[in-house]
Amino acid sequence: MSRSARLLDLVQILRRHRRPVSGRTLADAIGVSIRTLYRDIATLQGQGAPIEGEAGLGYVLKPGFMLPPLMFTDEEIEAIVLGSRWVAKQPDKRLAAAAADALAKIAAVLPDELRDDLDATTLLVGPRSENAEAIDLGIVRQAIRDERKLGFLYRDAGGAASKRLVWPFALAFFDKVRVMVAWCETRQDFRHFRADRMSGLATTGIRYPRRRQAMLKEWRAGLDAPDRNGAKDASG
Amino acid sequence: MSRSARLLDLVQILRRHRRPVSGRTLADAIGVSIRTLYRDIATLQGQGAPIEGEAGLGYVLKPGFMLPPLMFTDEEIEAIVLGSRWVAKQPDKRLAAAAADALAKIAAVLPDELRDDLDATTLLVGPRSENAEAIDLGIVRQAIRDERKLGFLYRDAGGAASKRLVWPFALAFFDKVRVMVAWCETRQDFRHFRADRMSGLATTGIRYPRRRQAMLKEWRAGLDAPDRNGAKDASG
DNA sequence: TCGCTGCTGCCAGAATCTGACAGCAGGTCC
DNA sequence: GGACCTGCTGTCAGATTCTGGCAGCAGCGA
Repeated sequence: MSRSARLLDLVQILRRHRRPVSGRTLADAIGVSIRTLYRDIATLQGQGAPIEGEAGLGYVLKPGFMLPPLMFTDEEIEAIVLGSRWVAKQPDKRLAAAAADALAKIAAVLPDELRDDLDATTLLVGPRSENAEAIDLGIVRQAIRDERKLGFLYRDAGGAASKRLVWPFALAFFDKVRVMVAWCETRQDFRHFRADRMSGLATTGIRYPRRRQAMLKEWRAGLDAPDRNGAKDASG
Repeated sequence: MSRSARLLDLVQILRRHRRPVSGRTLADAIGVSIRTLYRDIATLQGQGAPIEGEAGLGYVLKPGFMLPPLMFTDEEIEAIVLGSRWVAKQPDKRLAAAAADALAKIAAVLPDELRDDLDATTLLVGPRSENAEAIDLGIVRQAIRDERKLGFLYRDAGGAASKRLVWPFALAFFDKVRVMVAWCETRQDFRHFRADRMSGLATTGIRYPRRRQAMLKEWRAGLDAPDRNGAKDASG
């Protein structure tokens, strides 16, 4: 196995563990000595991987994605830059910042000439006109990532308010509004919720009992089937 | 110099040349023997770099970006995926395809677990409702990249049509429309053109005499200055 | 205090990379 | 056709890098 492949493997193994893992364990897993493992960890850290080691405990990898060397065509990089610029203009500030960070991260590792090309990518995104929602969508995204139940107050199209406890699994971005898709515990059905009609968002910390991938798949199947209605806007 | 850094350098040098470069030249440039150069080229090709070698001529790199190993946080990868999904829904088919390709390329090099996470990134983009423009925006983007003059027929808000020859340097994406920003040769001023009002697009193949970066900068300065009007919609 | 762990320096052996040479194939130019 | 340039592959010895084992220091918790 080549060294670069081994490094990717190492990240992968670290990623599987939430608790700290000892260097000894990691070294056994990838089949090298403990000494080489320390060198590999140092190399990965040098490449920007957020690996933290603590004496007496072990190593933890902050959640993240490791990409190997990659080649993009001009149009592909244009697409990525344009897309990230669009995200960078979203009202969801944390996500917008992440998009900007990602672009900066890519630019940082590029040679000067390529960086200039990136800056000069002349695809622009117009300003957004609609009002931002009152809630922090970052909380919704976090709840989706962690598969946690979410409580909030919802005001439907008619103006009637209701308290909700849901299992969120997707967030859809439309031109004007953002919509959370979730399984509603009270109604026992899929519902979608416009972000600008939600308030009093509260993460419960309680893990919901299904996988978000499975729920997404089921919801999509419901959308395709002609005899079903899929998710309804949460008025009922 | 480490081998990986050398490979990045090699791509960079190849990128500077539009004409084929001989292996001998490249080998001298990065300070290795011709034999090692062949090995490096093979390695790069193995990593997906579109380098083409022809006997009697030399090497050419198709336009593209090489990224070294890179680490992204969860939110950063969410932002990139969401952005690319948005681009993938643009009416500009070539750009949309490029966005899809870029995502596929990223997914292809990831270990299974990470790929699943990527697929399951539950940020969705809603469908686009507005009508697509009649022209192929890919031609506009190509003209911008190559800094070539562009001819077309423009129908302004009042319905009056006029023939135009412009120096395009930017393309702006709004919710409903896409707008090309260019220097208009006839009016001798910056103008912007709604893509849905353009027709009969024709690349001239003639390079315009300024750099697109410089024009973009000047145009932006015009937008900021309160006493100037920046680009006007091309009615005059 | 002890045990566990991260981390670094050192050094010899293993693995890889590199350069030189030879040879073949495909193109251009005369 | 012939001379020449170039890409590409095989082989092999020497240079370089990587690796594993050992020793030692430091931080943390019991």
